[in-house]
Amino acid sequence: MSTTVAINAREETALVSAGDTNSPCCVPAHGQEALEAAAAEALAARFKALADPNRLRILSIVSSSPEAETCVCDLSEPLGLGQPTVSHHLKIMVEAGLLNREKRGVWAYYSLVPGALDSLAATLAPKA
Amino acid sequence: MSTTVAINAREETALVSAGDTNSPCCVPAHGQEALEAAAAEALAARFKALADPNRLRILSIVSSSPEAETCVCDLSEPLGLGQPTVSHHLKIMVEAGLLNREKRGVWAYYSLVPGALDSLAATLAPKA
DNA sequence: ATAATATATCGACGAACGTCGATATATTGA
DNA sequence: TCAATATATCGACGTTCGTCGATATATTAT
Repeated sequence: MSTTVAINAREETALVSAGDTNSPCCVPAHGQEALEAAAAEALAARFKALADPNRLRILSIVSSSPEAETCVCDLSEPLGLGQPTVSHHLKIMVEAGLLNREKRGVWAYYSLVPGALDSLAATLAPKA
Repeated sequence: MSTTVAINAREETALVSAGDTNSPCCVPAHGQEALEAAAAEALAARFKALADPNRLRILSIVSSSPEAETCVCDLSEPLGLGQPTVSHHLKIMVEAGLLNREKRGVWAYYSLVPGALDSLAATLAPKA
């Protein structure tokens, strides 16, 4: 059964298979469906969280901070963005499962969800 | 000089460093700038190409095809998209450096650019 | 030359996105 | 209790995106 395109990395569907399949041109091998629509939607949602330069910079800053956590006040200035905008980006990444949010006192500290980026990377390069 | 956030994987900037840095909260260590704006823009552009469910399905189909190449006619039907839309998605991924386009006769064959996905994956998980 | 076919490009339209200023909520200190 | 501060949420805006139908381009066969 190696004709299925799904290869699991942390119980999620991989983008590329190790793959050999057989189908002549213009006679698509219907029945395996490649990446399921629902799985594609879920994966795309996570990549969408990475598809903005400011969010990538936020991830970079958060990951390189002392305790690998950052409060909003540290982000607004270096990014040149307003505080509401930064909060908005953070929320998107929390909802995408990339960042954790911990509120201590008046501050909100954000940190990388361990393994989140790795699991996304595994989706792109199943073996490496 | 391990304070720089940049770690190169295939001559491009990684998202997360192996990183330790020193900066007390709310006293951002300006001067290292985390991910440069330009680099972030470039990286985001590539993730943007992955941030659509139909494009992910196209990648999946292309990568699991006989010779790992596919013509447009094979994509339109299984995706349930019009031909112009498929062409549009393919163009985006070619411009993002993810797909190759080779025209043979009337057909256009698309294939994965070797290493493109891996290099993107390396950006997310520098070591693994 | 003409017809048929595969693909690309164009123009339009609605939906989603990034950003902002204004405001609401919550916590701390006087 | 009241003021100050950090963050979240809201509403609005211009821009970008995904999709489509119509059309243009190119290649092959008649």
